[in-house]
Amino acid sequence: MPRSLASPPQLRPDGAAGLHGRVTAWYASNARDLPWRAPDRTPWGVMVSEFMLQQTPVVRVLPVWREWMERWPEPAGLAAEPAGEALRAWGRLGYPRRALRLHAAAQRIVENHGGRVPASHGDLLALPGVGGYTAAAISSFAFGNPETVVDTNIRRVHARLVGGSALPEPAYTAAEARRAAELMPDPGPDGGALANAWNAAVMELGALVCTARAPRCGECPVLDACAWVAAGRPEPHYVPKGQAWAGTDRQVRGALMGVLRASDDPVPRDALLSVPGAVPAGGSPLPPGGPDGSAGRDGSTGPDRPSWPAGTSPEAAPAWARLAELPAGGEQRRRCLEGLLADGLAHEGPAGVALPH
DNA sequence: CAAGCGTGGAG
DNA sequence: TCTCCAAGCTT
Repeated sequence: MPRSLASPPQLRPDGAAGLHGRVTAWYASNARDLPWRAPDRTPWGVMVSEFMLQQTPVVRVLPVWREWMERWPEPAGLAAEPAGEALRAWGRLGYPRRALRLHAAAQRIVENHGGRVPASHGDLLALPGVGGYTAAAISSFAFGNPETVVDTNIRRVHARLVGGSALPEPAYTAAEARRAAELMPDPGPDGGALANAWNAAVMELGALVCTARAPRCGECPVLDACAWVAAGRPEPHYVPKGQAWAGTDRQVRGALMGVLRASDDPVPRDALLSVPGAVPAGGSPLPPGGPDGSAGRDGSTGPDRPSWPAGTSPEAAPAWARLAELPAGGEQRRRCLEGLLADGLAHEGPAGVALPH
């Protein structure tokens, strides 16, 4: 019975209604001018943005999103392409399986929804790569449905504003979901317009003001109502566990994918697995004259430069250099390559490994 | 359900 | 430099 969490006394006597107007008003004059929020936005554009924004900052998404919209203005356009094209166009946004899932979702939309992004939470949730947040976000932002949207920004704002904590719990709780639902404006005769605005506004507040690291409380429109500030800004009661990176499979997988993205032709498996485990200090990723065609997998062309397969383009050299800095010839390389193949992020044919068809 | 999955800008 | 972490999803 987390009654205290569901109905916080901090909200009395105004109730949440007092917050709705202030936060949405703040949003009206402080929101970033993002293309997927523009009046001419499309449901597909919103959907693409939501996929790209899963764990990736806005500034890095913007240019890629524009390319995607220009190339694939409708789901059908993407659905007609090989999955590898989606992966290549994904560039370095990270978590490339999102591109794979977005591609699969586009195909599903063509097959089951007449090429139109579905509007209902349930239909959206059934699409690959669409979870609770993304389904609610698309339904709300693209179609104006009064869904309760809860992302990491909104969770943090709620935790501080009405929960009095520095950070939300490590895992999303049912009590949080209940509280988020109760904080939603009542869908009135406006058809949920205020609810829709509230979703976007709280999210933006979390992204711009009520940030994780150094919140800019001086700019907060509801500072006087903040339970966390009222409590004297207590420290988090737990230590967020960091994400390891160096030496992880993710690093190796990323480097392997980088090489595949940069290669027009299939890459011999052997090259992927055994490119030198270290780029000698001071060594240039590419010899001054560019690749000379001297393929090698042990750096035998010289101690001061890495090796890559014959025919490697200059554009692909940086990707090979990143891979070359990682341990080679070991179990990890092989395991990671197998993982990419198993995940459908890569495909192996007679000529070698490439992005999937 | 905790763990795994990419990347690079900011503090 | 090094750590943190950003509009999550899947298994």
